[in-house]
Amino acid sequence: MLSRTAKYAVRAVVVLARHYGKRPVSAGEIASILGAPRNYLSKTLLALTRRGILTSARGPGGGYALAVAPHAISVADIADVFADPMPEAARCLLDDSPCDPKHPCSAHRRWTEITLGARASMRRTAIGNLCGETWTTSVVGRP
Amino acid sequence: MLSRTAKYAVRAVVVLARHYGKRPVSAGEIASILGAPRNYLSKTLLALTRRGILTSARGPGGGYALAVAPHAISVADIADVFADPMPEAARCLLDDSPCDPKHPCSAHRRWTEITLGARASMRRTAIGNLCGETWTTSVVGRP
DNA sequence: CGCAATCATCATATCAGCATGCCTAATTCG
DNA sequence: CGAATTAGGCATGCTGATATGATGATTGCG
Repeated sequence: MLSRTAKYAVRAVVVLARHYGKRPVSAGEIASILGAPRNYLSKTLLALTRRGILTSARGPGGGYALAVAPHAISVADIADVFADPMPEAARCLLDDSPCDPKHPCSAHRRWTEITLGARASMRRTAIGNLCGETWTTSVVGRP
Repeated sequence: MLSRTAKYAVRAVVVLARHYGKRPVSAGEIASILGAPRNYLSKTLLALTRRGILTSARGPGGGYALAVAPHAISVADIADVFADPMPEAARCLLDDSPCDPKHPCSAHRRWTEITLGARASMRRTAIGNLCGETWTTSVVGRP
């Protein structure tokens, strides 16, 4: 469903979402929280930064932080960063080459329903919905 | 979504569905139709046979055939053969270890909705729906 | 300034899935 | 029976994802 790298990325963003508004969190801290290899995580954090999902700050007290609010980042946004350049939906189930829209393979309709359905679910799911806080409404008041 | 091996398996089963009721199809024929490596495909066909999805016959004129009708085999049935022993649904998004049902991780509900949704779609999709024939109703009459 | 913290980058090792080839056993046709 | 045909299984190399380690570049702070 998601590559291991993409999972690390989602988990890292969730950690940063929980620190949203506070000081940046260093790669080392995130790695130790997640139990993930530090330098490997560094690469994924770099990719997320380049995509504009995170911001980075060097030097003492530096680290990573969300570039936007937790509810404005979807799981699909993160998955896209580590996805194949050729989208899975284009490749069809019965043929590796992309289906010609005029003459799609006999599995095309069903298969795109499945893959695009999962993709749509990930697009509807925001990081704010995953971190156990009510980011979607108000940060302070929870009855 | 599906491993390459699982895709080969689905394609092979679709080929066999199109020959359903006729003579068995040899591994070599299937491999040449699919453009897949013969010996590698052989392993997947063997696995499908052991799982009871296919039947095999040796000797001249032998080969593989569906053990049941095309509409009785789902894509999920085939995917299961090559899936991890530990189901993807059990592992959660935020933690590799399975979530305790009493205290699931904060992403548990959303994530299981996504993964189980995709899985359910594959379970609802029969091979007969993928091979461009109207197996679901009648074999002979198509207006 | 000079040092320490931290991001950013490169180079390499490890591992699983994928692919290929060859060998053996079983089965069927002539 | 013997040759042809195919299933079943083993050994090996390839490739990309994953993981590890070392090094340079940038920034804040005393």
